[in-house]
Amino acid sequence: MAARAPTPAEIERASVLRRELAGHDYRYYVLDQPTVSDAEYDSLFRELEALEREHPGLVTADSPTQRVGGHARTEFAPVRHRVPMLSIRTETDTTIAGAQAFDVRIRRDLGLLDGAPAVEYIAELKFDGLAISLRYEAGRLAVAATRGDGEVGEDVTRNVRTIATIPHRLATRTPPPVIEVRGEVYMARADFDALNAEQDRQGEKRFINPRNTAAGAVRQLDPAITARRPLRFFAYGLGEFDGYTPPATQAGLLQELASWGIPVNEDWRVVHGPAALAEFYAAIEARRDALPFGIDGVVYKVNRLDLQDLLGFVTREPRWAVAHKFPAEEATTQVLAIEVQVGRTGAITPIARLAPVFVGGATITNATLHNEDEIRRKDIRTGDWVVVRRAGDVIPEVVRTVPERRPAGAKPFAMPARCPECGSAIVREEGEAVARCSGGLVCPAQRRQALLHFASRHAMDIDGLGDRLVEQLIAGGKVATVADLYRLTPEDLAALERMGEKSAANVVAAIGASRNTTLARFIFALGIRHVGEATARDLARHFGDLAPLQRATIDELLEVPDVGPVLAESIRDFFAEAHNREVIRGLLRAGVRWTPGTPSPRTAGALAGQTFVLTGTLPTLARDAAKALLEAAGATVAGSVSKKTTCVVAGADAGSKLERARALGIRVIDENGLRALLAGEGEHT
DNA sequence: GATCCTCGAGTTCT
DNA sequence: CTCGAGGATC
Repeated sequence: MAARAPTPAEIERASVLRRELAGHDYRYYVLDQPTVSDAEYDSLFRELEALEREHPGLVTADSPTQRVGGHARTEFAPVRHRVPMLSIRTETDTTIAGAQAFDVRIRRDLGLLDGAPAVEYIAELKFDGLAISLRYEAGRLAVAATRGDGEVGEDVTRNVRTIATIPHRLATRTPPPVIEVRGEVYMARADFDALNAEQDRQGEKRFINPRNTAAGAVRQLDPAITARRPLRFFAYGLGEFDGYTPPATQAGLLQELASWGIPVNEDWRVVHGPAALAEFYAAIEARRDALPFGIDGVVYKVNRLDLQDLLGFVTREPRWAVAHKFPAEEATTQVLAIEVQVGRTGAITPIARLAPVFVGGATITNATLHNEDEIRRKDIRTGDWVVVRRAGDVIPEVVRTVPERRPAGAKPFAMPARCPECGSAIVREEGEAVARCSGGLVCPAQRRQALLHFASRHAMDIDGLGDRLVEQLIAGGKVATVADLYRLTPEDLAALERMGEKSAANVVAAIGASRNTTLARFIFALGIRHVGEATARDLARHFGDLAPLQRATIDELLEVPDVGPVLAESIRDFFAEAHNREVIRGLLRAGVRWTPGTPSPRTAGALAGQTFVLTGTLPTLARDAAKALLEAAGATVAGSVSKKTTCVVAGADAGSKLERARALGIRVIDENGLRALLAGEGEHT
């Protein structure tokens, strides 16, 4: 980017464009009543894209420009959720103490004193399926949508209509004009087993697990296939509604939904206090395997809806609910070998190759062992039988070994002395946990990773330059440094395996397009040790252009916020290296460029030296936009309130930060106050 | 000097 | 997601 910070007008414009486009999306996709022509829509979209390209800091996760790619892959129409489909925060403690922790937070947030009566909660099951929103208009099922990213999901109405237990009409004489019912589509165990038995009979492949099968069935392009999958549904909440007054409690809501003919699981209970929640958790866990469907835990909610509103949200998670999961499923398997991988920085990571084992809904064959100390701590050896699970139900993890089953003569793991890729010495610095290959860019593994990093999405964003291609380019001697990329011709690429003329041309075009970049991306792409995305942005903003950064002394680097002695030295050493300077020259000669900006050390600007904290939701300014505005004025935006905070900007649903600010006597303003402040300060400068 | 928080880096499977 | 390291804070 332009290290030039966006002007307040640009920030404002981006925010307006996002809201407008989101509105058009909704009218087009959900209401089917677009109010602008396609051409008008396109022009707004392109304007936002251009602004975001110039100032990547303006890009928000929910920007309409970010949807493409994430959602365009399928053939389902996007559906914008008027009320976002949020996820529930997961309690990390999988013992019954997790219930206690939730209660403590709720009582604190509600400001209840020690002697106050127990809070009324509802405890429900957490179904292992696929979240769906069912929109009923005048009592008829109008739209069914997946969660997607929470803001925009996919229109799967035709498929969902084939699910027998979901009513097409609500069983009430007086249905609300609009009501969205949210719940989970799942497949019962018995139905899943029967389906697989049928697959066997037909000589077809078996399905892996009920959850993925349900998710896959809902997203079939042909509803006839969905209809043949035995799907079911349980409701647990509401999205948008209009012309409807919900009951006073979640329990009342579940009863009302059930009375309308919507399936609601009956294993919920209204309880008081944390001990009863823990009791529910233990009781359900004991019955878990006997339930006719899969669950991965239970959910606790504050029962009264008015208290839910009072508690509000932290970022995108409701503060009045928590998912309390059961401990992850574990399985036992054998370590076939312990190998090592070489990362971009030369970090040597030991990996356990495992006999394939099915656990937590997937077959695990590899698991990272992190580093030497970790292996020693757990005493894992080749040939050992180990207990594995998927941490957070995703990343495979070796929990412990089964010592009784250790084969005779199993030897402890020894870190190899030489890098398996380049033969250079492997060294481990005093006090560091990781061992590193000392080969630097001599090491083909490090060169590959450096190239992949350079091309990655948040760096130069070169589409199509994946690991297969990079490997071939390096092995074939076509590319030694990142600067060589810009010399590649379509013919060079078309000569490689699995590379047609068309894709070769695409990759060359993508490389060419990456020439126009931003300073922050460029700095990040260089792959300086300890300099990630955030630090690269700080450096770009502080120095404005590459030249001053390249000649910066340690002392000058230390002036950059969040840069300490270690980073300063790493950055200076990088630019002192002749080879690195040569690569940078090569990149500049190849035409890589960006718009230089004005150096803006934090010491400049009207609000310089002041620390702001944002809390709650502002009426019209997105959080990132407010942050960008403040930073453009020279202020620091911090995440939490402390004595050093100058001022807190509070919006709707502000929480503990606001309380703390009041306790410390710190000035609190709202969005209007912020605008006045920025406008007022602007005149002085 | 201890502690909290953020950032960086590495990783799995579908 | 998770760990470790570095920076900032108390």
